[in-house]
Amino acid sequence: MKRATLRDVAQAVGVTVATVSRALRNYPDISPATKQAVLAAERLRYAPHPLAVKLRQKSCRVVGAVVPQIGHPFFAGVISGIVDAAEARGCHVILSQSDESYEKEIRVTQRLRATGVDGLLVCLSDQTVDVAHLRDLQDYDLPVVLFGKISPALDASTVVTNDFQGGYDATAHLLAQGLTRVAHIKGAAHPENTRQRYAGYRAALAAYGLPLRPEYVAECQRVAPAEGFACARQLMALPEPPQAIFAVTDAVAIGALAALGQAGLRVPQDVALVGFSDWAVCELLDPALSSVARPGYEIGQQASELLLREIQQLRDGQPVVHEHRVLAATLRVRQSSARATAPAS
Amino acid sequence: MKRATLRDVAQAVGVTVATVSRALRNYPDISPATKQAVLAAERLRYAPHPLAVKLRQKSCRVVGAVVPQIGHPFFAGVISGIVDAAEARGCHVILSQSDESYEKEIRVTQRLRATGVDGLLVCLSDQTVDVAHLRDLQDYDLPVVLFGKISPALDASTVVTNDFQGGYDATAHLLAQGLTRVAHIKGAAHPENTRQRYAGYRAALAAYGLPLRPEYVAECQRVAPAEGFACARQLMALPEPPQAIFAVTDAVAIGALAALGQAGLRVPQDVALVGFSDWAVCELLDPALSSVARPGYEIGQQASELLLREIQQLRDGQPVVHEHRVLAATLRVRQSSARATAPAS
DNA sequence: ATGAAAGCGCTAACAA
DNA sequence: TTGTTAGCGCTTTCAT
Repeated sequence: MKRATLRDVAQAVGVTVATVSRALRNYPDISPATKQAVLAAERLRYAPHPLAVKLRQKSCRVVGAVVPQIGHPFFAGVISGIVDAAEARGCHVILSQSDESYEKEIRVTQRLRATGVDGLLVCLSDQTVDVAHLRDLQDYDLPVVLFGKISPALDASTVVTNDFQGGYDATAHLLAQGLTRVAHIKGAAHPENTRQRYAGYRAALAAYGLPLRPEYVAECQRVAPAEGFACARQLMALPEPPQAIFAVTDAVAIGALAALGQAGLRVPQDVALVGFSDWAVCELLDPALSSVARPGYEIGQQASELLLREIQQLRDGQPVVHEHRVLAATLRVRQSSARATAPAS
Repeated sequence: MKRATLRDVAQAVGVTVATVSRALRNYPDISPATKQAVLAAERLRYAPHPLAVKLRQKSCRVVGAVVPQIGHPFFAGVISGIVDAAEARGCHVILSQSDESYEKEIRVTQRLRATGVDGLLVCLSDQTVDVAHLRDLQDYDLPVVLFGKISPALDASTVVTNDFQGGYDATAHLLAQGLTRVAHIKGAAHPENTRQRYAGYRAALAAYGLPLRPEYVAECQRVAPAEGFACARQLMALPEPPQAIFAVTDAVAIGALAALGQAGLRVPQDVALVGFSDWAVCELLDPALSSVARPGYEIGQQASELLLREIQQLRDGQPVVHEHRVLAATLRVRQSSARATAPAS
């Protein structure tokens, strides 16, 4: 069925398009009579043409969002937050993924600009170092907000998890139970967040007056169960094995859990265990896995809000203020790290 | 920095906008000289205004996608497929979620129409029965493609998983190992897909010449681990307990796994177990859980392709052909259902 | 090979 | 209170 335009309605009512437009947008100076007439005609088959309106207003009320992987559970949560916050303010979200590829990140950001968005939300790919492609967007007067994985090289608002505090809390929780031999399975050096978790681990040890024992720090390159398995086995083979393990990731913790089980060690009685990310499976495992939850949904929400605020500021000709938010990670204590009795050191 | 328009370039080069437009779009009749001049000026600061182009072409190369929950792992996979397929054909995807609410589904579909999309991909909410809101979209010449949860009440293309075949394969796999006492933990009656899995179970029994034993069919209302736990316990308390269980969902299977473990039963030696959905955790569990994988990514891809094809057909004035695709589910056999030896019945 | 002009559908300043 | 007019930035006949 063919859609009606303003002109169709105008002809039907016997006025000009301007009048119809005004009637529809509730302008003050409009006679009740014509308003009635317009409304009557309008209900039949009229809807404003979105593109025409947007061209006129020079704003499309759409933002672009780029994540490394849409399917990753963390990003799925972030996207949910982005969409909810954007829709709450009358905007829509176009979604793209970079597949953790620098080249694709460049491609999709360019294409988002070309398709017409009012701003972009970007989580940098692991490969990304140079951010010239994002600076290019800013040159086009498109605000960019970074979240998750960010870069100090870009002058933009950012929203991230407090991985340091998460690592600190996880470790301190173990130490607070009187355990002194607490090990850490850390991730590779590169992604900043795993480094922060390790830093939090060290800070907690220091806060409890304990030295960092290098043999208690195992490292895995890929944060996968197989590597967690190997690291845990290695740790438990030490002459003085740890009483607890803080793993950089749930995947790693799950691998460690398997290794401990195979070694005939009980969790948490023999070894307490804490993971990171709080995957949905944590509470389904046996024993349920303690973990540090990353506020994915909130990160998405706040990034969305910051971006929309900047877009508004740009439209209003106000100065655009950047903001850097660091959201708390939340330790969720479950069976795997909750000892019935806190043994003496 | 202010963006350049066609007119800016035209003035700089000393020609009209029409010429610039033609030069940029590689029209045949254009002198090499002016083309050079235009290209030189263009590289400085010109990018076509997306909204102006779209208004002119009367097509925005954007589709809307509505899922019940963005954060759900199955939909995250679907979305990934939708986005990849759309981008492969030069389109973008605006994402929305209905939160499994009929009212919100109506709201977001209306808003997607109002914001301007060329078509919609929709997975109906569990609450949705009436599809007038989608028919309304079709009345606006917007093609709609349904995926995942569909409705026969709407005349539209559909893409779904073959849950029946998945249920059949899971059950047959257990029966093929010589087990005869195979139980099923089914879901509530409403969602069509859980009913199909149950139907597949019954068909497999029949194919192996076995009767349906009602006491071997347990039912849970919500597909959650706690209910799986209870159902498994109930099944194993039978005078003649089953040798295998096919659970309607991984969550249910995980609960069952816990129940079997607590009862001191070994999996798969005492009881074999198969779930459905193939969550990422399946291979992390101990024993690794066999499960039937739903082709989420492919569903998204194909739905996207069908929609874009219909949009194209509509533009070309060709008749729009609807298509109904049923994608195979894939049984992934892991430890939990792989007996070393197939015992006699 | 290029220019002039119409128009996509809408909004808004200015007139009347 | 309503009509007139002038765009938004682009594409595409139709002339030249």
